[in-house]
Amino acid sequence: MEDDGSVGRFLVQATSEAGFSPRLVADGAEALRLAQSAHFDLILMDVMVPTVNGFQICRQLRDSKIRAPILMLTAKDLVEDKVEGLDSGADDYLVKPFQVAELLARMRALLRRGAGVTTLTVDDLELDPVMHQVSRNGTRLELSATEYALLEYLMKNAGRVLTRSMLLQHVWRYDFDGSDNVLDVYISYLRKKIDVGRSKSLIKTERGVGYRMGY
Amino acid sequence: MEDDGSVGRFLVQATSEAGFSPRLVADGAEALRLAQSAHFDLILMDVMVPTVNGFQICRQLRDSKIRAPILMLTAKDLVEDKVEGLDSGADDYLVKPFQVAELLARMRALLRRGAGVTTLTVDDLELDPVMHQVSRNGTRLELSATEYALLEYLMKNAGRVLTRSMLLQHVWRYDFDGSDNVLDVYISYLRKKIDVGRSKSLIKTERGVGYRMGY
DNA sequence: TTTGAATCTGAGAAAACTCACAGAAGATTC
DNA sequence: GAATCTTCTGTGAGTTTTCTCAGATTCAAA
Repeated sequence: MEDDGSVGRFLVQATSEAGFSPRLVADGAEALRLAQSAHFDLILMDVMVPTVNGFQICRQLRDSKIRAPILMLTAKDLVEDKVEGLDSGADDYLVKPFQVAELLARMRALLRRGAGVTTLTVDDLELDPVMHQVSRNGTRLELSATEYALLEYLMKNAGRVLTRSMLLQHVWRYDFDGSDNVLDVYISYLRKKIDVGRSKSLIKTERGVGYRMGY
Repeated sequence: MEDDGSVGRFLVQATSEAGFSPRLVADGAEALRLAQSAHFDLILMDVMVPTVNGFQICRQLRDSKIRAPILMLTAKDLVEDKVEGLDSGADDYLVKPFQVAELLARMRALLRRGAGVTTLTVDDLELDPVMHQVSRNGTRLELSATEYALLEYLMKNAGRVLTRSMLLQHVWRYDFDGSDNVLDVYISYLRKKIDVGRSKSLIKTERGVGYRMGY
């Protein structure tokens, strides 16, 4: 684990209390040395580390065959940063300031899965499976459990047509009997929540087939 | 797809509901014949098929250059069977009894994996089975569900003549009675949409036989 | 060239599909 | 135990899709 000054010490305390055994290092060079000398389950790294660029350290870690999931912390919320972060080998990305609870949840998710980007994005809609939260342009949307499950499935398959029976089976585990309009109702609920002020719905109807998210 | 009796019919129903268009055949010989006469995305095969050994049929399919992923179903859980199954050219292996959800997941995984070429192209016409989209020179065409199903089948078998009964069975699942005009109507619908500004239709009529896409 | 069968296509009826709304039933919270 | 939220069902309107029918056209064989 590496970070600067007070934030670093704060994180050491927070993660310790959550049951982790963190090691704090001062800069990228030290991080590399430590990571090569011992196994770590997870690497938490601030992009704004002293001396070197965080993305470079990330690449160097990957180049030296260190496969532990890397969670990047950054103050920036720029798309290009996100892209560069992920391209350089990071597994997830967290923008400061953040809630400790979210940090811990993401750490656990990374440890559980080993890897993978945690948030799904379509247009200005963002879904965070770990936190079970959906936001549009930063403002949170309140969804019920079923609405959330449906949206998550749609977003995981953004651009792809999901048939009515696929959706029913996945979200409701139904014996599909073809006369069910629960799905229609929930699509309508979702649209009411995610499409306010949009000219076209993010959820497109493919008549006779099913629905498609985006595109 | 091939299997015996009730299990076969059950699988036909389950996969239909999940959005597939299954064809059930009685034995290995019929499977071979059908697979050679038209393209299939995936072959589901019970090792315990009538008459011949399932592994043999698998080899014959591969020998006759059929590359569709093969998913083998078997009652046995023996390692040597698994090895023989995979050696004979199967791509995956599922032991009975199994959950339908798992079967569908494995089918989707095989389709995803084998999807080296995701889009079908004939002339300037492009069809993307995953996205369920058809475009001509980049502009999208709006097709109804039946129109799409028909076009997809034609494009998957581009250059091959598809008989009227094959088309009717695949798209409509009809008891073909020889007097049916629905096919003609839909061919006409398709031509209207995909042939605008073309001197010759992409869909050729093979009088007395059926239709052929391109070439 | 004629003839009969096959194919094409326009029109319209029937069926299917989607959506919106209202409200019942069930779960949860206070 | 009342109020609220969530889930699901039922209904009907509006629209699209599907299919049938019938007449026109094309094709190939005689």
